[in-house]
Amino acid sequence: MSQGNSDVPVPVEDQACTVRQVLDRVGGKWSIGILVAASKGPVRFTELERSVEGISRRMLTLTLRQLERDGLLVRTVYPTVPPKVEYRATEIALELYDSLVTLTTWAERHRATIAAARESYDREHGLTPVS
Amino acid sequence: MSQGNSDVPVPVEDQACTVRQVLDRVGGKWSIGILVAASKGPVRFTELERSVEGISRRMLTLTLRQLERDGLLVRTVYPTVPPKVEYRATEIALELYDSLVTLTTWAERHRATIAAARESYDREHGLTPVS
DNA sequence: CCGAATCCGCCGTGATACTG
DNA sequence: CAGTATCACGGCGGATTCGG
Repeated sequence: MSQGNSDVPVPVEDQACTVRQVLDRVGGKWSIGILVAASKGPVRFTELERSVEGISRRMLTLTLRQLERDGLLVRTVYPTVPPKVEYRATEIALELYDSLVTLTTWAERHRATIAAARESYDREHGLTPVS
Repeated sequence: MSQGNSDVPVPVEDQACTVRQVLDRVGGKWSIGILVAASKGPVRFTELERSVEGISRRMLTLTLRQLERDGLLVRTVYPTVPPKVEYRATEIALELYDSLVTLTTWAERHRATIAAARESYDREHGLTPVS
């Protein structure tokens, strides 16, 4: 009722923008890692802190909030004595993760190619050595 | 010949990292737009400047260099009187764009859902109104 | 026409410490 | 256990200007 614009598909020229929307959403440094961890079932805050290696408490909280806001994660609080909070991936998050696999596949396929391209490029334009 | 490590697939636990590699590569604010424009055939610098709306010369050059370095774009210089440079998407870039369509589809499907989730979230945690 | 160089503001990110 | 608050830093990205 509130929105009825789901029938105005974006023209091809603006697909880039649409992709950017997604990238802006999951493009955070930690979003993917959290999504992956949460996709395997409900997970607690501290578990994530350990699971997603290298993340700080601050960024964990921030990313969690963002993902929750976008409806990619569900936050469940158990008002027990030691507070317990569980995060669970939603349906669309699982679908997203599924989509991400396509990108992973691409990266896998061309990993070596890209690495070679970089080396090649760096050799040529490799910053006139010394000076 | 120089590389033979394409047979060391990344374990599932590190897929997130792999995805991040891709995201870091095409996650730039303008990469997608440029890639989209270049996918339709060779394009000149000035054309891109107009085509990719809102981009500055600096970022166009920077992004172009990065994409060229990763072997996603090919730069061709025509030493004519008014310098002419053309950029062309490579095979893997086209494949990547193809992969990106998957994400686009996801975004399209859940655009409304996510928007609703945000509104809902903002209403609840929407900063205790007034006070 | 194509691009490099410089200056600068913004914000994502990390470290640390405090609360319920 | 599960956050929140504050400070500081680094790099991305924009505007502008100069060079080939």
